[in-house]
Amino acid sequence: MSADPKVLLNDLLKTALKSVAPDQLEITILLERPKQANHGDFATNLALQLAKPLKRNPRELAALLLAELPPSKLIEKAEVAGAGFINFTLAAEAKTAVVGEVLSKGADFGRGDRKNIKVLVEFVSANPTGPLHVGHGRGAAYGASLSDLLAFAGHEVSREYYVNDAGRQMDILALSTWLRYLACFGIEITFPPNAYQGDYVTEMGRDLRDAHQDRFARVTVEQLLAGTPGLPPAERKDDEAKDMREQHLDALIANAKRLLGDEYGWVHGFALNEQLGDGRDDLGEFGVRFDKWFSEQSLFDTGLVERAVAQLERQGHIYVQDGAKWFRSTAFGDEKDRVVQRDNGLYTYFASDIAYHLNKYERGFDRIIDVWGADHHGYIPRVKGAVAALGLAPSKLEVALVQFAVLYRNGQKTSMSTRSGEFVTLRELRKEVGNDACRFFYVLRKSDQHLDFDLDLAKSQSNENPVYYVQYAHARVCSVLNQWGGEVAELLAAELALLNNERELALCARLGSFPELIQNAAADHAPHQIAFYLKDLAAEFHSWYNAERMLVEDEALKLARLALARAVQQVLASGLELLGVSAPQSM
RNA sequence: CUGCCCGUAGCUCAAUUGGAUAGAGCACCGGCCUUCUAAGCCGGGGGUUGCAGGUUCGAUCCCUGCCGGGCAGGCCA
Repeated sequence: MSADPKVLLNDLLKTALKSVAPDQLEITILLERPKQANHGDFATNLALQLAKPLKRNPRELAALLLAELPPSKLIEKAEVAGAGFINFTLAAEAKTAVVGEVLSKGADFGRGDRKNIKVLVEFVSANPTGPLHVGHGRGAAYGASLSDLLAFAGHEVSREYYVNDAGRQMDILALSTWLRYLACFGIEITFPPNAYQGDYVTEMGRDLRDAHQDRFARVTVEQLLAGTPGLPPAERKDDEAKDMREQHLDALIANAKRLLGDEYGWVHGFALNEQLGDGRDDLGEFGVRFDKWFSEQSLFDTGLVERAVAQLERQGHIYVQDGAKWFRSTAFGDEKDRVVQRDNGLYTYFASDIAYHLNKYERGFDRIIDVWGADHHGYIPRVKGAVAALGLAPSKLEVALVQFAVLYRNGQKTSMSTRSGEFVTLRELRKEVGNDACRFFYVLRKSDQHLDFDLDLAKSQSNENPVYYVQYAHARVCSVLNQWGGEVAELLAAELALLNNERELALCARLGSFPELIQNAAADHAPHQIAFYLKDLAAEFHSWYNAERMLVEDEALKLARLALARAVQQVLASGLELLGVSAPQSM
């Protein structure tokens, strides 16, 4: 007989089903935990589901099922209720058994069986062109928790960051850095308004000078500006002026490449490594780690981009128009066809992304999860289309969209543009509200919901942040166990039957649902469910803590209650771990 | 104009994937510290789930049409 009451009930119902409706055995028996206490510990709508195919009254069917249900000592009561639900009330020993299970399994309680499923989770993947901002922070917190959650649920998980080290944005960063560097030597032109403005670029310019002195400074202002169209007046916002600024920037980049020659790679690499290292440190402090940093440039270096496009071409999914190569994504449900290779011969970002996904599939993952900002939603059909066109299974690819986090300061939105230099960085946010509160706050709502991050509130009311509520429950258990001073192993022998009041049984039921929570949250890609579970568990613990004493005279009762407290502590710690939040011993 | 996402208590959000009387936290009101941590507990008010239809035993959830908000619609990434 299984220790899990859910498995037991499922078996019993199946037996009853065999005699009541022998031809309906394929039906999945749904067992849920009712919201209302007077509906028992578990409920099933099996009779309601059977009503239609059997064309019979659901309440009658429920009564029949009950009559055929094999007896069990672990069921105290089973009754028909409402429209035809069957409600089960478990015997006390069936409810409290979970405490022993938690104590014996420890940190493994709730861990799913190994499923032999390889999952790749790619997240953050921000351009390494500046500090991570609060929007990236949300993707980082979500992706990290999702990864840990999937792993805990029994999947084999790889965490990956896609480094966009090959595109124009990186060239702009390299140019921006170089211009700041040159300014250190008095070689100064008007800094382009569409280059990277942030102070970190000025700092990189200085660092580059400190590391290499005047090695990259043998140019004149005239050489820099040669052949550039010049900048329109700052007040002009029209499209033509914008175009001119972009052309000016591209001309400057071209000049930089020509003037620096092979040295350009040094400057480019310097800026890339500075920003990548900064992001890695930032995320590391945030408790977010990756198994692999995947370079976009490597896709070109290994010829995979070419191979991917060639394969599409061979299978007739590519045509040439206006000198460019187009992927016929409309054949796969996209709104319009997309360019993969420009008329100037350069591949688009989309082309390297196709190659990247081909690579992901070739590495043999069973499931591939891309965590993207919600502004990329229009991008999904073309990527899935490309995957299908390559003969790969689009169903293996899932895209989790994370809505932006909008930061409020003094009741007003703050800009998060990297270009403007006015963004609030993830690092600043972490410093202000702390890593724990940050991680918890980020996953406290569904990922597809907008997140209003009120900085003033987070600062001024940080003591009321829900994360402390959960951590406090953990610290309280630690404190009680310390005062008791006994060996935790002793608690395995506790007489759990002594846990019999309403609050204690409610806590047991909550603990018992932890494994289901893990499976559901993992299947839904919804780490926020863990945060809500922890809040509920903490609330029930605090309530119990205030109503009953644990360190009582009666030795047996004391051990039983401490065993329950210890089990709560374990599950709180396991849940917090999944969210990347610390479980403090004292507060 | 077209496509995707979202509309739930004054505010920020949940709701066991279609279940029974829609729940928490802030905020507001009233109680509880000589006893294991008051970053806590107990009690109270607060809702036509944007609007109108449809599907069925049953809808916050699924379908259609409106209303309102966000985001996309580059040979940018």
